[in-house]
Amino acid sequence: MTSQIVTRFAPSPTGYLHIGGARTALFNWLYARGQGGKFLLRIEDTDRARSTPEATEAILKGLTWLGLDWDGDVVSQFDRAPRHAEVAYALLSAGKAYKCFSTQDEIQAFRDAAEAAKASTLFRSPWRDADPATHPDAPYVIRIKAPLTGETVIRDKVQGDVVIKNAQLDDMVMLRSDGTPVYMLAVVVDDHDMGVTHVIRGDDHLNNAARQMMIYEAMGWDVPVWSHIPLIHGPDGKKLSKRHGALGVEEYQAMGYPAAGMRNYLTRLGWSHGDDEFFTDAQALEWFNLEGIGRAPARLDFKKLEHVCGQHIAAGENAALLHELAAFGQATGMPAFTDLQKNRLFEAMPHLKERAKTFPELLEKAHFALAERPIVPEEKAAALLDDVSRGILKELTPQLQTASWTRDDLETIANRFAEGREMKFARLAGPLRAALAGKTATPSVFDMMLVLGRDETLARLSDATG
RNA sequence: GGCCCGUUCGUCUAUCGGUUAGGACAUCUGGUUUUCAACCAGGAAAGAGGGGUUCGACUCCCCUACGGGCUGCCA
Repeated sequence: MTSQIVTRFAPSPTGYLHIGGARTALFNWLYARGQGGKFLLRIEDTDRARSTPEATEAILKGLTWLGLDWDGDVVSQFDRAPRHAEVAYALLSAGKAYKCFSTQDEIQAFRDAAEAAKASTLFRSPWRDADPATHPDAPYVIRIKAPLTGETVIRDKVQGDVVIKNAQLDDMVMLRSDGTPVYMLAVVVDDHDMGVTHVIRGDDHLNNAARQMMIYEAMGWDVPVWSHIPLIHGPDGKKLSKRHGALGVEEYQAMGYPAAGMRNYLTRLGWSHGDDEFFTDAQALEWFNLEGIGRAPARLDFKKLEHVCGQHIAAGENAALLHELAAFGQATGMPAFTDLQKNRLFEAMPHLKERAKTFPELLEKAHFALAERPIVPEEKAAALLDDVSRGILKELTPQLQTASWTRDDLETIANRFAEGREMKFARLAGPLRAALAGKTATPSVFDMMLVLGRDETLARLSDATG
């Protein structure tokens, strides 16, 4: 049987899920789901001092919002420490690792001296081939016996074959003197035990792959297929930092970008399928592959993100958009929609969704459907409701009272009214819009009237004209 | 310092030795318009620099520059 593809996302819970991590998770998810495989989640919480449950929570929430669901239970790396130690000792008894009694001070002194002498700072432990009989009764770390000669080839699907000379690999520590595993050991053991077949992660781990391969080889385990993807940079090309864009995904959620748009944008950032820019999840799943991943770091472009999001909102299904909008409102602390608001929103959605790129914009355009009488016009709208304009609306009102309230009829009435007074339709539409919505950016006045209904429309006009 | 990775319009990218180097966002011009958004037509805009290889290089090789990463008893 052909083995199933298994990918994983393995964040450290030391902070929020930032955009780069989100994209890494997305690529793993896309690849696994697209190939009918599994997408696992492991929290790398072995650094007890920096790991927090709040961060884990934030990461899980971020992934959930993005729609990236994982298979099985979330694995805690810390919980698996005994198994990691077991592997280290297995390697020790197999003669592929050794106890090193050099103290951190000694090593540091060596490195300082080496640096001063401009020599290699690679530490060569004197204990590598020491006779166990000479071992002192002191704390020790367990180091792997790295190959001294030859080279290690990282067969990377994104970076190609990367050759590292073994001479520059040191006998890395696997188990600390307090018996806890270091990251290099833990990832390898966990990835192996979890059956991970494809590792897709940031290219800051590219060099580490060579070190990790030493463990795979020593244990006789299959090496996963590597894909080291470039990191995302900020709009200025520098590394992401809190100053620009390295926000947690929950902040993107708070800014009102729809998750589908985020997925599309993030997928296209650093990956391509010809010239395709806008695609659905189904298409992304079908098209996503490792070959399409680029090797250069990409920058975040909020303008394009917005554009893509706008397309997703426009293409969204009305009920689903309403649902998402409600969730957005809830996440940002807005009061829940009333039934009346929901009904109006649903009716208005076809007209709203074509004019918004984000949920705040959608809400802004939807104000007419949300607001209660009397409508308080904002400044620019109020300016359109001067005496003359109010007079015009007053004259129009009776004709509306007898309208059949279809779009055609309303349009005919309005146009005839404007023609009769030799005014441009815009002269009428402005005040009408201001009276109905209290805003200057809204859907068509006719669509608003249809959503509001005759009674509400006339009531708002009456409010405005006094 | 050593080693590793990267470099096509402002941005994301296509190209996998032979193209007037294409698309998208942004930008500019014109049009449409009921505000906003959108839409239509058009414009400007790119192979970091230098050497090779080749009949022919954005594409392959080398050097330089610039950017990034690793070099921990961090992850």
